[in-house]
Amino acid sequence: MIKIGEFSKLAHLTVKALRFYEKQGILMPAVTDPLTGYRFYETGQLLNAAKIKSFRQLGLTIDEIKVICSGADEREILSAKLAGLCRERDRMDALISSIYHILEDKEMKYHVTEKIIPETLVYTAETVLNSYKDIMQWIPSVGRECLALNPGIKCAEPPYEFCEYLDGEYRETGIRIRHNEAVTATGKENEHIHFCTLPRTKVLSIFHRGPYEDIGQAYAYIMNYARENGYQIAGPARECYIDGIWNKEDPSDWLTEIQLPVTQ
Amino acid sequence: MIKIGEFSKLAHLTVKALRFYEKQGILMPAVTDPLTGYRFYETGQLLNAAKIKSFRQLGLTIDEIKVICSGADEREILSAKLAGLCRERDRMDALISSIYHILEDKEMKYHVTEKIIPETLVYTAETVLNSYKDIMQWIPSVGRECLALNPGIKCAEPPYEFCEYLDGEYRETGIRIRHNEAVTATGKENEHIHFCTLPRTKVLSIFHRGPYEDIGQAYAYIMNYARENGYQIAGPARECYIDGIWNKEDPSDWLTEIQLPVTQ
DNA sequence: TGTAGAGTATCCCCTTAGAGGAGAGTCAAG
DNA sequence: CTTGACTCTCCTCTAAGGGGATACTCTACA
Repeated sequence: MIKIGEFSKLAHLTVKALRFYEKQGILMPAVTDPLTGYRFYETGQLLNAAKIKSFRQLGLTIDEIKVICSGADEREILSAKLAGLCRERDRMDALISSIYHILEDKEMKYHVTEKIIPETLVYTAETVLNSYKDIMQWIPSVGRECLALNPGIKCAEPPYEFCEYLDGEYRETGIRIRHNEAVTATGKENEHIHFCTLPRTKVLSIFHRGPYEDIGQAYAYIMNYARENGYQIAGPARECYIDGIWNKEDPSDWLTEIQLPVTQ
Repeated sequence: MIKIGEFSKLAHLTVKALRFYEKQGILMPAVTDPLTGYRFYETGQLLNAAKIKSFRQLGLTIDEIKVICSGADEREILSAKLAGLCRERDRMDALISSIYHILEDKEMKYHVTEKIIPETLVYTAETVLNSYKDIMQWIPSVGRECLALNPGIKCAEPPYEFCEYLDGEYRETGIRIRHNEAVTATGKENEHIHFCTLPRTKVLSIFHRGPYEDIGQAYAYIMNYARENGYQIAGPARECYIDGIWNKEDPSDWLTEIQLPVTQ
């Protein structure tokens, strides 16, 4: 019969841990003196202590060890733990890749985040424009047309509105563009305007602040980021207009979010 | 000026998180109504919110983000984080390897733990024995000799005593063996008995319960475990006698720990 | 037999990054 | 004016013990 301090040295577990394991019911002292509360252990319990210690070092939680102690199949728990650890490791690899990529970049001007965009009902319209400058005239005209077609239609709150460039490459003219705006209910369609439900999507997001002429850097950055960190691009980027000429005079205050749909 | 709920939707951060970030001083509302306590944000703050969100997704802690917000070198923090994550990943790989190895084993009778044995002062003696059965006579005789040479010498508390088999391979006779016992102070030496300080060592430990004739299984297990999980063996195994004929009659109650010094 | 020092007991607070909920106040629409 | 949606603050909870305060117990020594 040995006291807790000596047992802690033999088992290489702290006294705190031993008391905690007793409270959790996974390692009870052989005897507890009812008068003094002193705990007494036997050398044979070192076997059990080592088992618990080994499970802890393998990353099992106390609850998992409890389950094992209560007679469950160790193999099953360990298999589950193994699968969990593999997922953790993969996630960690992804983080390492991301940080590594960021450190390669000189300026660290952009900050990529992952977001989940839930399923969204939108009205949508496509056109071909001769110049980027025409976009900011075209978008309101689409909105007016939709409103004329569907008086009383309501946009989602907060607004979610974006354009997609449908050409495979950059071009100065003949730009194929699609506009989407989230609404609360579907409505009538015409040859321009259609309603559809965008599925839930994972996107990479970055914000661009400043005039539109600089936005190419942001596109380059996020495309490169996705490529180098193992994302599969799952659709055209969404350009979301947050602040612009309609509410900020100074172009250097304009704010645009680029969302790049990805899988994985 | 937008209220917290709407800002939370735009930034894809929960209201709880936004309030928490304010308390931590890393994302303050543009305005707080002194009467109602309502927080108001501006769209421009989405940029900062995205920065924080991206850092969180990279695994930075709030404290690290605080440091960055207070003007420290991002690059330095990220480099440190990267190094930390790489260490984490390596540790995780080791865990995965260990669990994988354990699952290969049918019985799961043994549980390996890592331990750090601190620097230890011991007296030590070597001999060659004709049979394993002679060990339990020889050890006490060494103890008596040391005590005769150094009356009043004290063993460490709790006791730490072990044998090392110095032959490269298993043999039935002519067994070269060394015995070590931890003591509190150094003393006189003779041709058999020497004092030395064992350096701090990391060991793999397993317990063997039962008679000594079965202990070979335990050796086989721990050697195999070390080999398959990337440990470098750093010396002969230490066989520590915990329970044996001196305090337990039934050989199936005998308890022996095997400690295998390893690096890394 | 008294005492000092070491060991042990219980109890409380602390750690992360928010989540969940209670109870009360605020805002906007009908 | 009411009602429902939003927001506020404050409290507790998480995993696995660590650190510390205070009180009790044990052992050795004078």
